[in-house]
Amino acid sequence: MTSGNSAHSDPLGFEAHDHAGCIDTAIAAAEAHCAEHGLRFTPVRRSALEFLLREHRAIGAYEMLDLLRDAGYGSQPPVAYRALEFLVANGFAHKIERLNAFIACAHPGATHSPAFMICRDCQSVAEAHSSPARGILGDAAKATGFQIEGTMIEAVGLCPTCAQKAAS
Amino acid sequence: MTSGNSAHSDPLGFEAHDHAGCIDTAIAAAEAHCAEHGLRFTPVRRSALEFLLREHRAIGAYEMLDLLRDAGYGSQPPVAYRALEFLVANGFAHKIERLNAFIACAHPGATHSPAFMICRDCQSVAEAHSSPARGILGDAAKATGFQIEGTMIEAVGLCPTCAQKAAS
DNA sequence: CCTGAAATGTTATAAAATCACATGAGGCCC
DNA sequence: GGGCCTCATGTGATTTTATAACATTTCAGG
Repeated sequence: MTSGNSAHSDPLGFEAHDHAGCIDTAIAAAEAHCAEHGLRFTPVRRSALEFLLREHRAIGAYEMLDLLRDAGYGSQPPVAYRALEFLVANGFAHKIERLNAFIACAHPGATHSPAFMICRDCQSVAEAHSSPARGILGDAAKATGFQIEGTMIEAVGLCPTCAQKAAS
Repeated sequence: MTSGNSAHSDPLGFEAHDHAGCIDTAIAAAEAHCAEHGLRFTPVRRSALEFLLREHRAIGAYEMLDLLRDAGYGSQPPVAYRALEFLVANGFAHKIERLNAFIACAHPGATHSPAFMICRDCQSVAEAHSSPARGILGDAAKATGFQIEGTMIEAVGLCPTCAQKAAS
């Protein structure tokens, strides 16, 4: 399902972007963050983040496992899940619940209440900034006494490319 | 995981509510909606919705399968998944991606861009109305040309009850 | 060095979801 | 009512996603 969709030539975030520089930048940012917070940015973790950045799309845990295994790391599921868990926990990546997949954070450093737009046709994912997000539920939360720790927002629909395809 | 959490005595939506009436009302509303739209509100589907309403909490597909089997329906996963798929497709229930579980819609009839608050401790779920939800991503969507068809919002945190427990 | 905490590797298994195919029930036109 | 088509159901098998449990290694700090 999330899976084998490799007939997917146009990864995108729906907009142009500097793909060459962004990987190095993101890795450097992650490295700095880890150094600063006493976290261990180990080889598997770094590799996992590199793969996410390079693919620039949502990757399933088992797809990541394949990549990591081919790169010489362990070959069992926990290898991938642990690396991804670390990346997510520290804001370097996000889990797209809808796809059971993971994607590199597009706004490293920014405070997170990430929002995603997911194409139901080609599965591409774009990340949008969204602080007002909290506001929406904030009122409801305040009213009921619920303490929000994190909010996930996922919109499903058609990306520009697929919308055009569908129209024709 | 989502699983066997039956040590869960306080289902709630974080607030008082008329549990006796709401089930019948919701079932009747679903029935009416189906009649109006030429949908078949078959026994399994009705039973599934009744179980969701009665439990008044998020139920995993396999837990639902147990309930349906005990009620005399088929015993294989598709039985539960198909009934739940129907309920979700028609707005009678929602899927909580974070929990891989399903919950009856708390605002039947209302146009949906549902938002949920999920307690990380007791897994209880409350549904909040939220139309402005669309607005947040609406801007980003317009900017990139993404056509939003549906948005889901899930906040994780502590419900009032668990927050109090944690404080002590 | 030694030591304790965190990270890794691996085996095994659990949980969630879908595929494929046969059968059955309803709506509908004539 | 009979025929026909569509949708719904039942079931077996399998795939995909995720954790549990435990031995081993790595590494920072005393």
